Amino acid sequence: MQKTVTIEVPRDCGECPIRHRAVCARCESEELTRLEEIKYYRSYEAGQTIVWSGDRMEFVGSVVRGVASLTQTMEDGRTQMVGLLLPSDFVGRPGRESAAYDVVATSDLVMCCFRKKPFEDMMARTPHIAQRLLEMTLDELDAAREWMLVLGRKTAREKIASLLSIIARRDATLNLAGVEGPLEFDLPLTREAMADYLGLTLETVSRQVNALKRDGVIDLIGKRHVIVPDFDRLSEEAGDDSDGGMLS
Amino acid sequence: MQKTVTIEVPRDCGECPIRHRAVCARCESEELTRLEEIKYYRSYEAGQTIVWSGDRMEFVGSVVRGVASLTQTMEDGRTQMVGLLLPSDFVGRPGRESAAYDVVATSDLVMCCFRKKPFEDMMARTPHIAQRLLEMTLDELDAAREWMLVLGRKTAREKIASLLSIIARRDATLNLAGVEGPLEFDLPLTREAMADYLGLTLETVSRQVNALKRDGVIDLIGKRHVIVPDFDRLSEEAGDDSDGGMLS
DNA sequence: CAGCGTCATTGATGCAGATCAAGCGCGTGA
DNA sequence: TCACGCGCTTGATCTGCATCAATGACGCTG
Repeated sequence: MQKTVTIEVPRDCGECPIRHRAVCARCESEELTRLEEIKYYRSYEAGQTIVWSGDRMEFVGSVVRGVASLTQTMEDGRTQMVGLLLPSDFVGRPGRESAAYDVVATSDLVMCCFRKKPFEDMMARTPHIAQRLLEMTLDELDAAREWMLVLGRKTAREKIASLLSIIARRDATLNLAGVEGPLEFDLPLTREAMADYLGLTLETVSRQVNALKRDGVIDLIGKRHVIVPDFDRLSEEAGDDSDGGMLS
Repeated sequence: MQKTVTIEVPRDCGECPIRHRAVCARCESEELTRLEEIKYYRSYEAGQTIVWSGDRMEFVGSVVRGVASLTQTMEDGRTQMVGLLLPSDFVGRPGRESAAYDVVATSDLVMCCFRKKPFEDMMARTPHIAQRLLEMTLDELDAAREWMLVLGRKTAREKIASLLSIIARRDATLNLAGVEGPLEFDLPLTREAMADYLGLTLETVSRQVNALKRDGVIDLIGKRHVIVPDFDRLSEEAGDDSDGGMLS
């Protein structure tokens, strides 16, 4: 059912995020080598479902290029995106049999994978990998909870601003640029995907995006390329604590 | 500012949930003993804030009796509860400096605590504790994401039913009773706390709770004691997959 | 370059839940 | 015993977003 292709990538490519985020900091080279041995790459087309909720998930990995999303769907078709996976984000649940939600390629996607069993074995042998994963999972938990505030209490306009702000921030850190001057990025999501993430309809998303443009909070080139002239202004619209300075 | 009292509890009381959930399964008695050494108890009154978002959090622990909640607040006062901590739930973030949200005692509360540093040391020495914590954190992440669906896509009535269903389920497993016949429990939350959890106003909560009562989905004794005559009916109202049987 | 599919915009209308405003029941303390 | 506060209910009204319905803009393919 599922069309996947293993593609060619240099073995020790600097891109592989697992290497950076999960093990690199404290790993002895011996362990790193073992990880390299069980590593492989997969690519997916936009729209493809990578894993269905409830299915056996036989690998863990992380996003190299593109965007994936975690979504939950009710019987009647209402869907809610519960996670947005950008490059360097980790996917999978060591110690779990099956996926708890659908994993969908939102754009064309390349993932760096490890078969689950060998990865778990390695975890058992290498305690600090479990600790690193715990930290990453705590980060995800924080993100999920921040998103609960967005979903539960923010207005449509604030929701849009929050989403743009998050993507802009992620993009800025990826580009290693100091956050100065206007920020630019391509929206990796359709209006519908944005709506699913924000608990809105696509019509409302469209209206509010254009309202933000009208009000000069953002500028749009085409439908997907966003320019943020003043990031603080955007944060303000998102209802975030802007809190420029620290206390005491 | 904070009024806390250390209370008397037998040292190796069977109640301590950390023992059950975090370590008991595979721990050698030696490690268990070390945990006992650094264990202590705290009690709080309903309404007390246990930790403020951003504060240093110098302990981890779990709920023994009562209910605590994790809440986030915007500058203008809008608040969203992002986690509900019932007895046996774990609080705290090993490896983290400060709390990411307010922790509030929603009812009178007893917690079993460990000072953070010794607990972390023990984690470092005892790999499977980190693995157990990872599992628990993944559970929390699943719960948070399920809640995102509730917040983003469910109607007020479905939200109420979802909350009741979760509490009923938790209560049932705590009482170790097979889930048969009518389920009964006390709501450990005010209408306002429910509203904060569900992203609603307290008026809407009140109306919908009474609507569920009118429709015979639940019965109320006083304002807090709930009787669920038919749990499947409640799940249906919550919009959950009821999916009585398994496939294949 | 016509025809189609996908993604996005825009307008008109309706409704679920917020907001505003009383009022009730019950425990508590003077 | 009364008054006060707190948690909750109930009603009237308002509004932000959903819903329904066209239409527009782009890219792809024949």
